[in-house]
Formats: sequence, structure tokens, C-alpha cells
Amino acid sequence: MFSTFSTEFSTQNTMNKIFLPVITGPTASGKTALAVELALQIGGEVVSADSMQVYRDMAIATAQPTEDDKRGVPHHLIGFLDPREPFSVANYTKLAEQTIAEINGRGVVPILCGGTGLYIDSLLSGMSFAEEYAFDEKFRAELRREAAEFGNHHVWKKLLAVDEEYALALHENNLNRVIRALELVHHSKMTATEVRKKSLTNTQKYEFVKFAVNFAPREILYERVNERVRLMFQSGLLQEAEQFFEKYENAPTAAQAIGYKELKPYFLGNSSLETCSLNLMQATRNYAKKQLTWFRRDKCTVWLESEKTIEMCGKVTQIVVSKIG
RNA sequence: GCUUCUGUAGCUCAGUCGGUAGAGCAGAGGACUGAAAAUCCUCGUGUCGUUGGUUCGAUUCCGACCGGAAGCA
Repeated sequence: MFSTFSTEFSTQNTMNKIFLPVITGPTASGKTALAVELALQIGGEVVSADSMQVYRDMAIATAQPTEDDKRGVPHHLIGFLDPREPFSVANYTKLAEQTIAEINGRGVVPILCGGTGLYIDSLLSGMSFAEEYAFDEKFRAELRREAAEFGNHHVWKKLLAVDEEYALALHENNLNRVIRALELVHHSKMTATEVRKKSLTNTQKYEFVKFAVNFAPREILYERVNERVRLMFQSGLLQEAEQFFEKYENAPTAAQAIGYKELKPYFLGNSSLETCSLNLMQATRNYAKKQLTWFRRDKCTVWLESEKTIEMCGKVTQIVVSKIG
């Protein structure tokens, strides 16, 4: 039964690589519980791969595992950052690499668990993010203003002039990316195309097995999402959001978290709590769907039906143990 | 009971001066290299409430009926 999985992973060239089980899946799929169970079975520690769980004072909205959820298993990269601080893949991969190396150095198995596909894949592929490519808020604001005045096409044409290959691969309406690519040229004197090629020249540091938890049919997943949002309200989401708005006026990255932004109309008196709560569920369902789209693109992923959680834990543990040796 | 408005895609609504219709949202799929819980792309046939009439032709005009809303009694 387990042999069907073993063909999925490559065992070649495992020397000097850290073994890293990866557990991912859409929000509310139960990946945290699975990671904790695995950690208990093999004596591992969990490293989060979540762009929003890094922030403090947002525990409920970002569904950070509670002490009960953790069952004594140490968790890393959760709730350590001030919400006013910006954060990005570059910061994440750097921190995650350090954390994983540290855990591995103690002879403990690190377990990567989270729902931010970009962070996970960037880390696993060893993508490099050099300092000189850092972003420039003024530059972005100026281009955004130009787009508002002259249209997206105008800004996209600028990119076409300096990096034709990447511009043709991008839709002109995808302003964020068009601007980022222009920013790259502006600061690093390298095109996005060149940076992309260069960023993947690093050797991969990990020998990994990637599991993705899912519920099918989709309606079941969506009902779980709704239920999770209801639980968030019961746990005090409203109070947490209120405190967040009082304490943090300017939170560039953290303000994007699903949860607070849907609740804001309620605090401003523009919308009923019920309406906001329905919008919050809707946004979370949309998010879960988008996550699945990302996870599907990696054909080596081992998909797990989470109807039978116990059985699933057993399978995962067995696979992981066989890799550790 | 009378008057007025209203009944079109799962939802909210456009529209057709009579030639069987289209947006947003939802839903599905996809992209993704420093904001990724972000950003963006693709996909729209539905007895146009029911039933008669006028007409070559009605979802569109007229009548009746059945829902819904508001006002007057």
C-alpha cells in the first residue's frame, strides 16, 4: 500500500542534504494536526511556512496553533514579528533556512508545515534573493500613479522596452508584477528574466517529501472553512481585530491578512457584523481554492484525503521513517 | 379591496424602440521569483413568472392569472 508512494520521491544524491518532510494544504484542511502528530511520532519540530502567521497579536485571525494544538511540540517562525514590519519570501527563506539548519544540528527532524505555496517552493528550490533586489516603495507609488493616469498598458510598454521576454509573459493588468519587474531593472540593472535564471543556480539543500492535505468534494472543504471562521469568532476574533486596529495603524504586509480587512466596515459602522462575517467566510473560501491551484502544479506532491486522519498519519509517518532510516 | 411598482443566469440587477439576452458577485480552471491571506488571466443557454391575444415573429406590446414590495383604504 505504501509502496505506491515510494516511487514518487527521488532518493538520489541525498548526501549532505537535510531530510525535510513538508505538509501543506488549503486553509482548514487540518495540516497543523497532521504535522504535530508526525512530530510526536518521530520526535520532530515544526517550522511554519505561512506568510501571516509570522506576525504577533494576530493569533486568532491567522489561525496560529494554540498550546493545546501543539501538544508540546516546539513550533518555529510563528508570532515573532511586529505587524508594522514588512515581510516577504526573501525574509522567509533566509529565516527558514537558519531555523531548519539549527534544528537539524541538534539531531532533530524539522517538519515544514504551512499554506503559503510560494514560500515553500522558494525554500525547497533554493531560490536566492540577493540584497540589491530589495523593493522601493517610492518607485512603486510613482508607477502606480502613472498607471492610474495613463493606463496599465502604458506602464507595461515600459517593461516591454527593457525586458521583452518577461513582459510578453505577463498580462498588462498584472500591475504588481509589471511594477516589480521595472523596479528590478531600475535597481539591480538586471532584468527579471536574468534574475530568474540566476536565482535558481543554487544547489538544493533539502531532500524533501511533500504532502498535501485535501477534502473532496469541494463543498466539504468549504463547509470546514465556514466552521473555522465561526470558531474564530467564538475565540474572540472581534476583540483581537479591534485591538489590532487600535495598536497598528500602518501595517503594510500584515494588513492584507484575511480577517481584519473584512471586519473593518463593521468597525467603521458601514456594515453589519453578519455581512462582514459572511464576507470573511467568502474570502477564506476563495483563498482555499487559490491555494489548491498552487499546490496542484507540483506533480510530485503526495495528496492525502483527510477523511481518515488516523490512517493518514500512519502513512505519512511510515514514509518519513523509511526516509530517515 | 383599490392604485403603483416588480417577477430575466445560483445571487444582485442591466437590456431588447418586437428578430429568443449581458454585467458584477458566486462557481470552475489557470498563471505565479522580494506585498503571495497579495496580484492577474480564461470560462455565461437561462422554459426572460404562468397562460391567452395581436403579429410572419413576443422575453419585449395588450389581457388574465400566480408570486413579491410600497402606498391608499
